[in-house]
Amino acid sequence: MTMKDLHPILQRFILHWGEMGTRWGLNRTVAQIHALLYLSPKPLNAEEISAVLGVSRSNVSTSLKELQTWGIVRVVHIPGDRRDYYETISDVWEMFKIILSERKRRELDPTLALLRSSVEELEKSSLDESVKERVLEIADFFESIDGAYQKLHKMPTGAIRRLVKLGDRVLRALGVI
Amino acid sequence: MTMKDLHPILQRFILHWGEMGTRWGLNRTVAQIHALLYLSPKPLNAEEISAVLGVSRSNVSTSLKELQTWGIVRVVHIPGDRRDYYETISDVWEMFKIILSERKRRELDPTLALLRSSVEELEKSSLDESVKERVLEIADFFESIDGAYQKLHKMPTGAIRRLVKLGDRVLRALGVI
DNA sequence: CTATAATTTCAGTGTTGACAGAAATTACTG
DNA sequence: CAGTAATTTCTGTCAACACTGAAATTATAG
Repeated sequence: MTMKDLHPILQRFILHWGEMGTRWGLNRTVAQIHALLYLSPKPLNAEEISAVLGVSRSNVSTSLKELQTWGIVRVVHIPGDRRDYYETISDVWEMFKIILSERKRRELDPTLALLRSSVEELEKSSLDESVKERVLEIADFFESIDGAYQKLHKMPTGAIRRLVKLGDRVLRALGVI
Repeated sequence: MTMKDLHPILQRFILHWGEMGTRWGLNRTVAQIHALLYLSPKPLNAEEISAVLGVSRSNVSTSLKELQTWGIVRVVHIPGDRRDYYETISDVWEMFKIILSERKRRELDPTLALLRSSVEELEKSSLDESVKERVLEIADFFESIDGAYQKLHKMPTGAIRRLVKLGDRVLRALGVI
């Protein structure tokens, strides 16, 4: 079983996902494996993944481990077969909620920490008022985004789906537009 | 003028920004220049930027061009000086709105295009119903995110700020939680 | 307990993207 | 229309990260 045996639509999807993966901060193979598992109607073992994607067995192993630490992929077992089989969680919204939290951890949290400590030191510093102002502004921005994320994170996926799909009418009623 | 002459708070900020830049999909120098300009009370010329950050003049030139194409940095002129001076836009929310649109263009739009064409081809394909289902689900997800982005993008920054800062009470009233 | 299948770790290799410095171009000034 | 300052483009080098294949480890079956 190799890539060529897959339906062209699936091929394109997997290749594209790998390509985009690099832009999303993951590596190509990790993203491709994820795409393959997402599209596969049944769990796959590492050997099969390696064969279909044409990447080394060891690379698959490392990538699967990464996907598992995120909680996006889990191991399942097939009776009478000692190999590990893998599948992704199926709810897309749940999946992206996990991805979002991973990205927040890597892309927001470190900056938030820095800004908080900067703001503390700011008072006892001799910096220009205008410069202090700018640091405070960006700190406030990050705090706001963090706050919005926290609220989002606490919601069940159903609520998130509804929020994301909120219509203009509601936004107007809220007075935000 | 070099990095050492800057207040430690500013040094840390610039270094950190550069480091995070790589995680945000930009390169370190681009992000550092942006941080420096954001913190600087007055516009800077390329030579000054090069000296402070300790990177080559050519690298500064390329990076500034990139920041300009995004519309985050603009050229200003100082009477009696033929050099170009650079400054960032000052409104943080406006700034991140621009950054968000850039990221959407690179990280969402290509996938959205792929999924739309996939969904079209899906009907005349012989794929398993379960597989079709999965493709449709992820396509719907990306369409929803795109829709939410469009609405956000049309709002003035003030409205975005209010939306991001929405309290739990409002969310509950909306029935999303 | 031994043999073998499955998985993981590791060291070397390849690939990609950032960067410096040089060369070229553009834009001023007298 | 020189001559020089400022900026940009280009090419080779370097560093960071992904990947392979081999070796080591772990798990299972007889």
